Amino acid sequence: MRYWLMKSEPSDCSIDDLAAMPNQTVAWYGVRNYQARNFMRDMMKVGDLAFFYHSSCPRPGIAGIVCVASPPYPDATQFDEKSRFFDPKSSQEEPRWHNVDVRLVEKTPFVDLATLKEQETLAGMRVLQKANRLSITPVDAEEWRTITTRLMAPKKQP
DNA sequence: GCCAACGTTGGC
DNA sequence: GCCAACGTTGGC
Repeated sequence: MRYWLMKSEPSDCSIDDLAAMPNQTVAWYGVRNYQARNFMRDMMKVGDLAFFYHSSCPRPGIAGIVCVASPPYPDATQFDEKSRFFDPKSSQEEPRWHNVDVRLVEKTPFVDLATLKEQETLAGMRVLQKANRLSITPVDAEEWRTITTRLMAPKKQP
């Protein structure tokens, strides 16, 4: 199984929004980047775990853990003319974009971006690289362990 | 709101 | 197939 980090703008879907969803599950629609799509379409397996990351917000960082809850399937919004994710170049016969469903595993103590950057062992994380814009990135087992065991231990909030 | 970095597009 | 222009991302 693999580990991932998936970005979401909390104004769009926050960890609390996810917690309020039926089955605490949401379709990860709207990805329009081929690399990120390929991760979902070709690499993700049901049961993979991912950090749920809040981006483009006052306090970016990891807000929880989710799991991959479905195989990949065509992203419905690419066919919807009213959606901001509508893609006129896609077709039902040959859908261009795919997504998986994601289910909340747990809301964790918040690990903000500044804290992630402080960890020497995390210096190689994709999401910490300069100008990284990929909304889905692989996380290796060592990085996962560092974050979950060292940074997510309950502690007082700053 | 700024800006750097990057992906995509489209003319040639 | 190159590459300039453009749009988007995302931290600050």
